[in-house]
Amino acid sequence: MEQENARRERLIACAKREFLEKGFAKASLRNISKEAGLTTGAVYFFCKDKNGLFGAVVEEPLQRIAAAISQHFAEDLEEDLTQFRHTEGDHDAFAELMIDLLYADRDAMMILLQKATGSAYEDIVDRFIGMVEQHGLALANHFAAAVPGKRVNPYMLHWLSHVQVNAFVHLLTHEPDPEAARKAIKPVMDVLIESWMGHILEDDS
Amino acid sequence: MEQENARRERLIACAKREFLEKGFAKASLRNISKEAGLTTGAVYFFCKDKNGLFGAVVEEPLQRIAAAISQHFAEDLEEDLTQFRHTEGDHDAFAELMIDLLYADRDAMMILLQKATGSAYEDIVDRFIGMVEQHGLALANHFAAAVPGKRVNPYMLHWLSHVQVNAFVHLLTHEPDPEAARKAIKPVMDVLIESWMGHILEDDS
Amino acid sequence: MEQENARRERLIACAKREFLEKGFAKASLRNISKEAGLTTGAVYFFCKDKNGLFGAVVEEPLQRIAAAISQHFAEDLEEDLTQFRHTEGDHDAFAELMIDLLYADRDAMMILLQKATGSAYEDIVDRFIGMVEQHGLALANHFAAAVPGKRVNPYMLHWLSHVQVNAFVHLLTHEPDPEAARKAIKPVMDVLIESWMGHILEDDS
Amino acid sequence: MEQENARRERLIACAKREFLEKGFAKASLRNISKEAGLTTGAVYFFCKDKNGLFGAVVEEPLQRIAAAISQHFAEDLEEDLTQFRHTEGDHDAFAELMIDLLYADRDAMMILLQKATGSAYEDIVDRFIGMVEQHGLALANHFAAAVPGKRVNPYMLHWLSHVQVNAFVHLLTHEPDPEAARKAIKPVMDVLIESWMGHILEDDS
DNA sequence: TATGAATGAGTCTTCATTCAT
DNA sequence: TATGAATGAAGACTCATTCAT
Repeated sequence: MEQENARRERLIACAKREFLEKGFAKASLRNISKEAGLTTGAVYFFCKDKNGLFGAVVEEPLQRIAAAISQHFAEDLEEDLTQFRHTEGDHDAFAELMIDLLYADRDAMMILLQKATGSAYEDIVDRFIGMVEQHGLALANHFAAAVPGKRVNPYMLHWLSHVQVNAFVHLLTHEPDPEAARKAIKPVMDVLIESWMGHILEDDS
Repeated sequence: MEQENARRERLIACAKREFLEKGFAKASLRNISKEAGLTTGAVYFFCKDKNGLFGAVVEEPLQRIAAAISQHFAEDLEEDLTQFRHTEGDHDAFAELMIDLLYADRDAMMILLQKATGSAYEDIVDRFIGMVEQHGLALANHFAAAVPGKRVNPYMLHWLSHVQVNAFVHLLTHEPDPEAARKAIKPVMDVLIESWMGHILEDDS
Repeated sequence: MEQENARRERLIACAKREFLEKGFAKASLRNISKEAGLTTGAVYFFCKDKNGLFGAVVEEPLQRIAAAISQHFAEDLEEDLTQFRHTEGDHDAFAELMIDLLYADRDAMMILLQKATGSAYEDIVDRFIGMVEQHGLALANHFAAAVPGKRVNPYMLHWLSHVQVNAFVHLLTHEPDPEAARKAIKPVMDVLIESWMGHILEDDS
Repeated sequence: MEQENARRERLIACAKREFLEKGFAKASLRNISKEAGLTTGAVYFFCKDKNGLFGAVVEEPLQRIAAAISQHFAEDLEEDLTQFRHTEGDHDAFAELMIDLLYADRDAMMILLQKATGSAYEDIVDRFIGMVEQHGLALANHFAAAVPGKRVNPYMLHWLSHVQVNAFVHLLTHEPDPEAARKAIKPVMDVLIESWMGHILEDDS
């Protein structure tokens, strides 16, 4: 007799492998269940459907990281708007937290961020970018108010938000070792901050 | 009787629409041929197969842009290694050239860069990044040789190449108007150059 | 701890809803048990199988109505064959009895008469028609014996039996209110009797 | 080499057999194509989908009969409203026309009228009833206007329309021989007309 | 008494591709 | 030069049913 849930976990583990290898759209439920030693129907006992199976792989790590981001943005905004000064350390600490969360289940994260095309999560990166952009806009407006003759450059806000989010995706994808990732992220953060401080505003036409 | 090639061109035009809308993987040859008023078999007469049809849509613009990049890199390297001085104008001129080429057939370019998953071109962006990285490495080595106590940071080289290429993809995708694109690219280039100059090297061990 | 039978009754109530909505064939045991807060297996504990569950919903009202019909036919035949005279009131009283029985559990009746396709009861309407036809034949033979130059028209017997039974099915389906049904059935009965009396016999060829 | 269209026709013939035997919902495309010596995919070359295949079986006979009904109703209304007199012969002629059309492709008709549950045609009988009811209402209103103290009984209109349509369905189903059907329909029509004339009106409140 | 995990055969449908004509 | 008929394998998904516990 098997351990409780052993089969379910085997199924999800196999799903993870298949999604990682082929992406959501090309992954085959037939394959996944066969690998797990189950029938196709079993998938539908454990999950609602293909999307549900995908969710079973990525939902939990996603929740953790989304919560961390929300919280950080809330705190960051409060601090920043009152003191208008964030220390470098803040960003580094946040970056390390992100890396911890991303690498806690690296496969799931890579699936979520890179292999979700066709699934209900296919726009997850854009949603993150949206969050970053919204937060960045608040910051940038505050910033602009203090610098006469300047205003927010909306395209740069857009693009830099995009670059920020993808900086983490790129790191996750290209650096398997979390230690190395923690090292590599530092100069990346420097670039991100410098670029933002230096170019988020443009001359008032 | 129809013009020679008239059918072929209609087929390719319809393929472009379908690929743009659904991406390579989800595009249906049935749909495409029906739209073009032809039969499925016709695709296999005019092109080799689905990938061949995709190629017929993107190959020519791709060649033009690849050639431009190669040439630019060749010239840039020569200049740079001899004079160690590139004027700002150089980069802006190149960026404008890129934009002209990208927007000359924007749909095809978007297909190539964003809708190629599943096709023989699915790693085209990575191939561009590879070219940029290789060129960047030559430059960076030269640079490092002139700055004692510093060496090339390989991860930054990687990532910055990635960011450079994707800066153009992002612009192409988010800015439909080529005039606006030409304006928007300037501060982007500034960020790219500053970041590269400021962070491509790291402290020697 | 639940009341004995409480679960069983909840299960049957949910089955009734599902059968009414989707019919036997398209009803899903999964749905039904989920609605009832039970597992699929429970169905097989309480009932034999899908057909058994269907039976649990319809069997009792069916028995009541079948018994009433049998009894009525037995009495009717006896009276008729001896007296050759039934008063109009007889038919009306029977029709009202039918309506009472049909509307006593209207949902179950509608399921039985209209949603049984695929189940063991799918020919229930035909079985009723058979009973009516058999009874009608006895009556008609008796009638024919008294009218020289005439004989029973078998097709009319067939069809009128069909119409009689379906008159009740139609009423049940189209008139939710039992009071209104009791009113509406009167002219229907008149048509039925007139048609039968006027056309059940044909000229002896 | 096969005759042109031979395969298509074989497919449709097999579909007809399967639909007649099992009804739309339970018919299996696998079975049908296997019987026809084709693959499942072939169905989708010839037709859009399962409903399309069903349509290929029933659409043409349906069109013919629907057209005949429309035309008859148009003519009948015109005559009737001006002369208020339809001769018996009219109805018999129409009934015979109906029988000719119904028996011209009896299997297709039976499928359409009795085996369409689950298909796009599942309410075809109700649509016919609706047409008859609408036409009957015009007639009955005209009738009521000429008879003081009477008004149309809407439930009887409803039910008699239902009976009229199903009289043909019943005949089609129970009488395989068209000659016999032509004979059997006469007293049925008499019943229908008598019942309508005698009971379509009720006492004014 | 009732569960819940699992089956396995089935459903319709889609698709790129082929090839005789 | 181009067609159009047909393939065959795969796709996701549903379902009534079973059985050890």
